[in-house]
Amino acid sequence: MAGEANLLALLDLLGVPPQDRDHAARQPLAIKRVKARQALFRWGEPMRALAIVRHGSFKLCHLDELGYEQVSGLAMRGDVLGMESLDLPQHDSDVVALEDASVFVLPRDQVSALSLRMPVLGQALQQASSRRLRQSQALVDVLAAVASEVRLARFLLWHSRQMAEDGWSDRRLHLRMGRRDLASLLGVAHETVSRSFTALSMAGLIAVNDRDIEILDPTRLQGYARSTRRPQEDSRSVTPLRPTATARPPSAPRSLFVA
Amino acid sequence: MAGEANLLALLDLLGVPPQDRDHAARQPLAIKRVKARQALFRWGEPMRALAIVRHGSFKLCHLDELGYEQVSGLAMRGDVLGMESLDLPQHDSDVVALEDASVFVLPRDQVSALSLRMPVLGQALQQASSRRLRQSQALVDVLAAVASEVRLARFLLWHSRQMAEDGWSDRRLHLRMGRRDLASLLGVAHETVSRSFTALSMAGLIAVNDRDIEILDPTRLQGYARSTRRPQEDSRSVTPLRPTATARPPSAPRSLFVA
DNA sequence: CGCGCGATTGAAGCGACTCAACGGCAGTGG
DNA sequence: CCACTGCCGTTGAGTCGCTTCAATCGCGCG
Repeated sequence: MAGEANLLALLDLLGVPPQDRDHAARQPLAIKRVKARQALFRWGEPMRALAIVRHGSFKLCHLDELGYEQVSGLAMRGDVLGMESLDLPQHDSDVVALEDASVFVLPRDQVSALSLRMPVLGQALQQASSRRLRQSQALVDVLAAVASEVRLARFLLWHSRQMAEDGWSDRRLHLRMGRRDLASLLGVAHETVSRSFTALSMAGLIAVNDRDIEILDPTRLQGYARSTRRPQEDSRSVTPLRPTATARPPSAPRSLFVA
Repeated sequence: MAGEANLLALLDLLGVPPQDRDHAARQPLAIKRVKARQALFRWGEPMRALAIVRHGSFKLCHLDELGYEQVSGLAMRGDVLGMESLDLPQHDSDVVALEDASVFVLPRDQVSALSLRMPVLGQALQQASSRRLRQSQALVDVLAAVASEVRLARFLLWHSRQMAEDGWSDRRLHLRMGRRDLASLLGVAHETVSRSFTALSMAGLIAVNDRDIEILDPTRLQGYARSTRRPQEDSRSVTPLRPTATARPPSAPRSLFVA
């Protein structure tokens, strides 16, 4: 359930250069493991600590009182969790693991003391906070797109960039969430997500195999994502999509991992 | 164009209790004034300083390269601007004044030094950062609503709470933005915003007079905002809206400031 | 006054939601 | 081993809401 490490490992995760590290970094630090579908934080729970994702991924969501949950964000390796509740007595949102995961635990009452003793930590946290803020605003951009296919395209590109920042391929993506969660995040019906996947796939922009996505044509996908609304199927215009009847898809939805 | 004050005034704005203030708070501090529709920050511009809103309000937006702007947030008194770019060389978004406004200017290279000399400042900034993060996630919730009228209802309630936090009335709102900006923020066409206003108004939930909004029935408006989709016009259910033909609206859209 | 801009309203087309059925896959128990 | 049962993802059909294009009105400003 729990493990132990020291601040050094955390600073490493947050990308603090080795030379900036204090000797104080030997300070012990708790590690918490969370199994898939388990909650790390729950809404209303007393806010006791920050958590920094070590491996695995999480979804942030708000419970639409009694019933549906609204996914409002994702968190991956290096992301800070609980930051949005740092100045509150209780957690403001649910944080649920999408897969088996582990986090560093930073008790809130130690945050300011540690930051004072070790300025680089405070700066790293501030940096992480900035990243989350940008991520959240990027999500607003995704959601603001009117057409569902454009939303999906923007999401995929955003996710692709996220992966690229962590040194992964920006072409092959593995979604950690099901269609329902994704639909909640994108603000559409889950059937619509499905249809949008096949539409982008039919257009040859991506290849889809369940939760494995490959971006086949980044350039056109970007052009497509830019459009405020669904692009016209004007053949001379950029980004032809939505074939009138016949286009260039290979007769069936492109799939990964098939001959 | 510019003015001068000291850190004391800033700490005051950020809600730091007087007893916690350092004598160092006499540190001089620049004030910048921005006229309506002017940009405080621009995308790509070198990131030089944070700004804290003293009075007036701002919109955050991203330029949908060449052409449309996507409004992705609002900022009011006490909000920190530029936080999302704190760890970047350049600004990540545009920040435009919705009305004549002024801000405290906190050069980025002084942020860490000042925070170190005066821990309460650092904490206050962290707190402000948390607030922005919550605000941004709340906006995601607003945008995730499927029906446009529900989006508008959620936005109005959210805005109402924001105003209440600042000690203003939570019933009478003055929107600082036009229908177009609001439409961009809500992710719908501006005509739809207009129609949603009249719909909520016809239902007796709010009264509308251009940018002045009065919330007439907070309880029913909240119930309405909760619904994932447009509530059924089921008369025994909560939140009757969308009159089949005849309902209870006073024959014309309710307006403020009329006999 | 005329001009432009913002807000509202109307009409028409299409896109997303809903309801529904189907196939695949995992876990379970006979 | 194999039916049985859910759950997930996909696809189809129909309704309704949102977008689009358009006209109108009111208002501030040169």
